[in-house]
Amino acid sequence: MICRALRRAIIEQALEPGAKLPEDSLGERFGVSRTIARYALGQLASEGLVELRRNRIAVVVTPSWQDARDIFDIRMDLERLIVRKIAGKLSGSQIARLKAHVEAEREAHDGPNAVSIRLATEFHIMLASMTNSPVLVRYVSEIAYRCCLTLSLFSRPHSSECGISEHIAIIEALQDGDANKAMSLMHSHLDSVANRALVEPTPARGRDLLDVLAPYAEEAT
Amino acid sequence: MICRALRRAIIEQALEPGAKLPEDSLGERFGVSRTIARYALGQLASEGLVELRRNRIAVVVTPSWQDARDIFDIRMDLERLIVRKIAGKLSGSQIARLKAHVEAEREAHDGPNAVSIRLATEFHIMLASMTNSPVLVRYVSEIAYRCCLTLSLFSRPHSSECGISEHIAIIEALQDGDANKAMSLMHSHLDSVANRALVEPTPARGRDLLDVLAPYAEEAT
DNA sequence: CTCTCTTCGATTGCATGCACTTCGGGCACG
DNA sequence: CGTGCCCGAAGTGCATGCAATCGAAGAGAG
Repeated sequence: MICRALRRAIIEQALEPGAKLPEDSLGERFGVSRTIARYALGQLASEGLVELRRNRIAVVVTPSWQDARDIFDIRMDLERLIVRKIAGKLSGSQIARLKAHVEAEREAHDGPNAVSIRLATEFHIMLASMTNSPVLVRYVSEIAYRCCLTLSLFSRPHSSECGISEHIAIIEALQDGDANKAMSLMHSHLDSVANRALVEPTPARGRDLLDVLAPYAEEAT
Repeated sequence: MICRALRRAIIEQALEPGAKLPEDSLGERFGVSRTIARYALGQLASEGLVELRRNRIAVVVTPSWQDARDIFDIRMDLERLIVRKIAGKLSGSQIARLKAHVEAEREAHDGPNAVSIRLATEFHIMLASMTNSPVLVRYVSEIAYRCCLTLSLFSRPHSSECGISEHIAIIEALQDGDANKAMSLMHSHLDSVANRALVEPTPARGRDLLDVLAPYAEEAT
């Protein structure tokens, strides 16, 4: 499925924010017609990963700092809801799957940064899927993916060590059924990620002219 | 835009859950080609309002009772987040717009039930839009629209009087900047709507064979 | 040398065509 | 009367064609 492939390419930064996505190039690359490529772009657009401008080439979105704050805010809330829902209700095999995933994260720790970010993200999606709430899964996936984009835009190289140990702590709290502890752990986990990432409203010097002028352009619409 | 028109038709129950939506009929009705109709169906599907089955006619979704609970749960959380964000931060004109909307709700109170449900829903979306968070707006819109569907499926004729007074109380709490009070008001407001609506997991006798067997059918996929 | 205008290639928006799949009615048969 | 089968009609999945639109390069003027 071309949609999934594209999504992953965006998440892993193979396609950087701002990258152009012409329909026929995509179609040719994936061996399908423009129709399919166009449909995939529509999907990705509705997930907030690509920007569709009328009569112009679609591009990978470039999240603004403001967007990033918004998204992290909502993410906090949703993920707290998730841990509250599943604390103490996970089966043994579910716990095992979570632990296995964290193990994979540890193994990928020395690999490429984009992969470790993707794995960390997938941990959260895995938690969401254990609520058996399709809507929750969709929203958290979407938001988490967009956080990926943001992280790789604003943050310095991701030091994922602490993230991994925090994931383990969360699993333990969930296993013990301590919802409050799990919620506060999740909260501080996301908070630390956000604070590490969203250090400044963009350095503002040395950036692309386009980026610098973006806020002014908005106002002149 | 055909997408908006369709959405509204679904919300207002002009198209009941389960109604078939063939691409060419839609296209013909709206004076566009299948391509456009198909695109609209895709959008609506990604919003969870229509169900797209491969090689088969698209239909308006029929939310299950379990779905309904899920959605209400998430809605509670999101709307609490919203009132927390905007409590005490609304401008005079924003307050005025909210009050005007409630007034419109009151006027429509004697009209068709579907319209008053739609207006009540739009009140919540209006609140969301005042957070200036596009993601929040999208999610709450989506969830609220799906709640519309659910309400008209499960609830007996909506007695909207109490809903209106609760909306007013929420506006006042927001105006006073009392975030906690607004959050608890919103919570109990949604809770009462949910409890009034989601009375039973479906009466289970006298229902359509189809509905009764739905849970079993899921499992057999 | 720089700025502006114009023109042409590149790309999207949308409609249509064709092959494949599903649905539903009629018919034979138990 | 109920059951299974078959075939035409209807509908979707996808590719392609054509017109409209955008943007970048090149020509021309200052």
